[in-house]
Amino acid sequence: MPSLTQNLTHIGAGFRALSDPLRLQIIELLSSQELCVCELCEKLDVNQSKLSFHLKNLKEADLVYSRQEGRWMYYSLNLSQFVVLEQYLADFRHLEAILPGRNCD
Amino acid sequence: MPSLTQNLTHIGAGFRALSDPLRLQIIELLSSQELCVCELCEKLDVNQSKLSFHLKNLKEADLVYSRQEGRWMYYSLNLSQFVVLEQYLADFRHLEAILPGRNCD
DNA sequence: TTGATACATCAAGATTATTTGATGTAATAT
DNA sequence: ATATTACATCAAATAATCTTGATGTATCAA
Repeated sequence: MPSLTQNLTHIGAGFRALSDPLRLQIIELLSSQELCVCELCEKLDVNQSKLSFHLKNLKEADLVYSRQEGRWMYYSLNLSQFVVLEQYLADFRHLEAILPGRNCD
Repeated sequence: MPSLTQNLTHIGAGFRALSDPLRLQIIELLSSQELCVCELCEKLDVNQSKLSFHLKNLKEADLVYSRQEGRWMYYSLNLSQFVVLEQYLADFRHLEAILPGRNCD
């Protein structure tokens, strides 16, 4: 796979992870502090299996870190991956005014 | 629906639109100029119906504009919506260092 | 007015993502 | 050792998304 396409795939996976409302809620909560799964369960009123599914999803998109402490798993944001996605979008801002399309015949 | 949730829904819809590899390719092409559907078809080697589906998707997420000229539909980026999404991500960058989680019992 | 072109939309099927409830595993407490 | 807690994983069911080919609509050209 060419590396530009590979990049787009990784970028796309990041955006996909951010496309689910529950995952966005998880991220909003993690933006104030690291939390363990059971705390997220309570705060979001969602069952544990469902939460594990979505946390795995976020983790695979590199948007969160996890660390184990005893029997608790603590999740926190991986801000550097947020910067990667932000940068992708920011590059569009620097575009020249979109040129008018040439005639199509 | 509370407006914070409404916002998250709209943000999420934007990220979802950006999560598909073909749609990202469309966006990359539109970042150099406005294009009509048939030009996108050629450049991406994708059938027209499929392209219409994805363009509609991008349009519903406010990521592109479209304008008709004769029998051609020209699509171009709506950069202001890119800024909205960029800003959402940028806000995370300004977070204080994530606090260590309190013990969970 | 007939035909061709550019595009949208639709219905059916294929693929992927999500939810649920059950089970597995490791750490801790008793 | 046994039981409990915190979490991951699995399989089955459901739901959402995507693809394909066919059909519809508007515009333009002959």
